[in-house]
Amino acid sequence: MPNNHGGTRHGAGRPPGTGKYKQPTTVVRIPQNLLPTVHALLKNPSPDYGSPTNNNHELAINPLAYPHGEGIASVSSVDQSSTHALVPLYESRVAAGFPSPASDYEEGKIDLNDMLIRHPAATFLVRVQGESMLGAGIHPNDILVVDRSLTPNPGRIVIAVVDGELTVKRLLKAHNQIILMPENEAFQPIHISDQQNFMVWGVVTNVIHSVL
Amino acid sequence: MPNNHGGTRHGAGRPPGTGKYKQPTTVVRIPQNLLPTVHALLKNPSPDYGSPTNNNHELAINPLAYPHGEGIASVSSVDQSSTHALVPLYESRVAAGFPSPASDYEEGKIDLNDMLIRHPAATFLVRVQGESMLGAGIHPNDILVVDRSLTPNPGRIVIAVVDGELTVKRLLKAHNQIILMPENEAFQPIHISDQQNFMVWGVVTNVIHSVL
DNA sequence: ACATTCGATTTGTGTAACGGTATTCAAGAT
DNA sequence: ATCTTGAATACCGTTACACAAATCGAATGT
Repeated sequence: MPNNHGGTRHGAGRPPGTGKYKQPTTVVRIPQNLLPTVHALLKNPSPDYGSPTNNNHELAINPLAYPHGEGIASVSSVDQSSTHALVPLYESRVAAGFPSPASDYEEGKIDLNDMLIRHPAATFLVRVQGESMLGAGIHPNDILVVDRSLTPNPGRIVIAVVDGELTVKRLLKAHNQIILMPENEAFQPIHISDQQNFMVWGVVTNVIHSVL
Repeated sequence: MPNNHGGTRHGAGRPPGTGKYKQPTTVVRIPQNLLPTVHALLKNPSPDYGSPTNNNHELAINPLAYPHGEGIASVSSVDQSSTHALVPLYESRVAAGFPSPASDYEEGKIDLNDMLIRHPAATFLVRVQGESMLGAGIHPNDILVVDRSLTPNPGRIVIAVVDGELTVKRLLKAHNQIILMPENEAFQPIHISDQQNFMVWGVVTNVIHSVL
């Protein structure tokens, strides 16, 4: 029912830049095959891969309530919730010539999550700091894919907890003694004594090294 | 000037699927900051479409119609269709204590696909064979994440096509000459001459090394 | 007989515009 | 002081438009 409310108000109206994207937008025509990609981009318009912004004293929450020791910068678990387009694998054939029709493309499409993660609930990502494992090709800032459901056999690279601290080393056993072996001569092997609290937290399965 | 030409012709008209993208398209509103990316995607067609014309320096329609050269075992593109559990990232902080309720886990969960793939339609996986890039930490059977939408700046590790063969090397330029540099003394640098067909197929962004 | 022209038709692309929603303002009402 | 509400402005997702591209074949030209 009309009343005496309303009337012109100077300055009323939606201020610019208060929309969903907080910036101007443009309409673009997108082919169907790129729609998933574009929608993924729209969901995360400024992709920030890896850890979220971390303030000085901000405590991120994590499955892992241990202080980090040698080699460990951070631990994360994996998110495989996003969905994207499939693209094919083309297996190696020298002088292969042109491949078969599109059906061949269906074969061998690889999901990095599927490739690298066997047990999602048990898999975590650990960011490397320090150079204790350079000899194993593990550099500072690399990401380690760690599977906690695997048996930590000797010879494996593991994330271990020693006296409450995390470390990444190769697990060795000699004369019934556990040794956490670095692969950099600048670091000392850690001989685990009976008085120490020790556990293997997980087994490293893959190393992801950025070359950009 | 009107004449007697014309008249209804059965079957006349543009056939469906003969447009620029050869598939249905949809209009999407894009924020300004994503426009360059989206336009790059539109310029870099996915394997399922693109220029059928194939001349000396242009990539064939499928991601890889080339025999594999030095260092390349296979090429695949990425499947991000699967969905999995989210798990959080924990940035390094000593004496963290036990984490908060599960809702806090939402923050910082990492999707490996999202971490490693900025442009899904432009990203492929290449399996390494040979040891030409050992010095860069790239071992046989490693998986390379290759982004074709990135500018192949000198210094980058790239997948290149040389005379119809793929190879992985570091891209260098000296005195206006392109050099594909291996990082293993057992291999020779490839100096690209004017007579050779050469293109950079993509830029390596990450190396995935299995340690199992 | 063969080649070219051109009106009619159908589909595709890039952009304009629409409809509904979100946000803001401040006079009026409580 | 706080809430209501009409007017105003911007934003988003989608539809519509204008023009381009591709096709057909009867009419026309050579």
